[in-house]
Amino acid sequence: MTEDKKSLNFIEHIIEEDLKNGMDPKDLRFRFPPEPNGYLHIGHTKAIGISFGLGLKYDAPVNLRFDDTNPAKEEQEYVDAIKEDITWLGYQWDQECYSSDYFQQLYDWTVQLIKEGKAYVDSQSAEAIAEQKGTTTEPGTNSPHRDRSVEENLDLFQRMKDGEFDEGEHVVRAKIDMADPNMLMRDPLMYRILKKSHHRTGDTWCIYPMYDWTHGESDYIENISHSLCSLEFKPHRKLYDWFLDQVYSTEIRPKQREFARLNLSYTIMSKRKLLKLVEEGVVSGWDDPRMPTISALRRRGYTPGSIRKFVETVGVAKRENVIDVSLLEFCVREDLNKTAPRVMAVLDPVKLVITNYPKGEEEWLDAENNPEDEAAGSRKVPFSGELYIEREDFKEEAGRKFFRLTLGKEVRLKNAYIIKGESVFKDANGNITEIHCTYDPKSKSGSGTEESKRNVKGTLHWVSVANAVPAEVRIYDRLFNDEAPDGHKDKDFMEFLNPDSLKVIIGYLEPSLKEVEPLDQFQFQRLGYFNVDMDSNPESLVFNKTVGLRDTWAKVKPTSAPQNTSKPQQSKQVEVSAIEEIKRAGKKYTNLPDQKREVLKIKIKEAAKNVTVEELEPLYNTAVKKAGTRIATMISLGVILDNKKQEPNQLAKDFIAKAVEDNNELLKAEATTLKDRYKL
RNA sequence: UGGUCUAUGGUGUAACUGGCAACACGUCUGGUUUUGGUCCAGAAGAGUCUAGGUUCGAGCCCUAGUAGACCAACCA
Repeated sequence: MTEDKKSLNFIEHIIEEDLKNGMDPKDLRFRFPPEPNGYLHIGHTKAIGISFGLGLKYDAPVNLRFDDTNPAKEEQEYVDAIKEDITWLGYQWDQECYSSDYFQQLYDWTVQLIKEGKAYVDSQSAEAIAEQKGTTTEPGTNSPHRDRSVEENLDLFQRMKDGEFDEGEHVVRAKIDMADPNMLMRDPLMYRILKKSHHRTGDTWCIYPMYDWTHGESDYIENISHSLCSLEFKPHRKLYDWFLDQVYSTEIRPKQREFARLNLSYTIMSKRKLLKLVEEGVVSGWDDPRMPTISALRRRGYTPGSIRKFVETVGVAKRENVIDVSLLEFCVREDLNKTAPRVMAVLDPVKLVITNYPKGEEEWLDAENNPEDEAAGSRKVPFSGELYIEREDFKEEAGRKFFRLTLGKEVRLKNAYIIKGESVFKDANGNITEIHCTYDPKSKSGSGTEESKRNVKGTLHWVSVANAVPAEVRIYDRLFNDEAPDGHKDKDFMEFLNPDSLKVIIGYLEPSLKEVEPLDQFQFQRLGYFNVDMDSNPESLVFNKTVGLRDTWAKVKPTSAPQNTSKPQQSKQVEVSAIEEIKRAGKKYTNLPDQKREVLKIKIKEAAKNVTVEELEPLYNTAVKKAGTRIATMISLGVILDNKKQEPNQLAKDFIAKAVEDNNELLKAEATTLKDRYKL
């Protein structure tokens, strides 16, 4: 581990430190603790990747623990879905645990706490308790039941457990400090009555422990060494530790540490908001390929490897972050490029007729399956005199930068022949209905002839009309137009829905795609990566677009619609005054390598042009005082000042004199160059 | 208004106990290419939120600001 040259994130630093301080690596154990109240999404993959990644790195077990303390929200369905998603991502947990397995232990500990006078039963309404909490600036006040006798507390708690009371009648609270600046320490709730059936414990319990009272203790029971969670739990740490103090004896003491959660641009992560999209029918379900859920990503064609690579790449730190979706897209492309078989499909067809190709003839040509992988072999594709090509690949007249088919120019048909555009036919509205071209019979790909090796600038994909297999193709774009759809205080995220997030079209595929299975992945050459949707069957094929190819042409295309690439880049142009710029430059000067110093000097000179003698002079004077660190300022300003005051080189001379006096190496060196430059 | 945390190229993350700010994505060049993909070579882009201080030397330490995030659920 230590020989790993990769830099460590702050959590790994903590672990290394613990190990250095004598912790046995065998005692390392992590956990991923989802609440089974919904589907996992891309945000969760960060937490998953961190804990399971650490497990892999340190060869330590990782528990999967369902934090199931609120039967009102949790369901077995989610437990199953979560397990499926984690498995699909390629991680293996050591033990499958449930907080609900610890209900009895938690109950016993609570009895102990009550006996020690550290917990009590409160019988007020939720409102009253909230009112007594105080505010962030004012301390709270004690509950009238805070000093109930141990006997009374024990009795009440027992009867709570026995189901004698209704929901809300009583709660159990820890007796800590109603004046603590941390609101969570103001006598937090430990138990509430919930007359709900639990997906695992059924009706055994009608009191359920709260998160804070459960989480740390569960970590403790499972011997978790490092309990990693997201930043919003930071304030809970004090309570986590307090509760632990009450039950901790000699075993491993878990440590809670917090990291910033993942945010993705153009995406929302809130379960509540995602649910709204599902309920309002904006998307077809939790696994609609536009959703950020793991199941949607899977359906869309994202690979487990690409997602793991993604979370590894985004890193772990404590500051709020927004990851650009382009990084996620990069990760899938990188993965799929190596594995996805290449095929030809035309999604927006226009008919191309090869006028000199023998009528009714057909031939089957060789096509490479994957240039990145020789072992992938090749297949046959049918070719004929009537083809479909992409409408976008033809223009009657085009500029020099258009490498595709135009009238009178040549392009190659991928895996086939070189053709030349001859004429074009249109309907009454001026839409192109058919393009006629001629081909060079000797230019067949792989035939070895002179002509087959000829270099033409453009290569087009195509499909033979007679053999084309129609298929439904679902083209996805981002669900929201805004970079941070739920980041606006005055606007609802629903206002940013992208009306064009889904386009369903009929595409024409080469016949080798007739027999595909759901989730098979392909690269439609020149178009992007696509996979077979679960809705697909041999009679009616359905494909999803996973992601497009990187497309540098799209950016220069003059007619192209505004691209949904990353947001425009701009440097933060902080308006800095000329005098301010000089100050900064002078300050930084000493720390820079020679080359950059020269650049800095030029900057200073430029800036100084816009500054008056009055502004400049005091600056020069303080610079002289701090000679060692303000050399650049001194030299350049001295000379400029001289010029402005029309006293040629007086200050420069002063500087040289001072340099000699100070006997400072750096100063002397500068003095020398100054002498040379101004011939003093 | 109290407490806690955070601040490094456009984005994200590095920089071991202070020593010329690195890597990835993105952007831009050029080369290879029967995918305007891949691959290869290269470039631009920050002087580390601000102001002081300590130090021979500060992104790292200290002080004071500023900005953002989180905290007052019988949710997790």
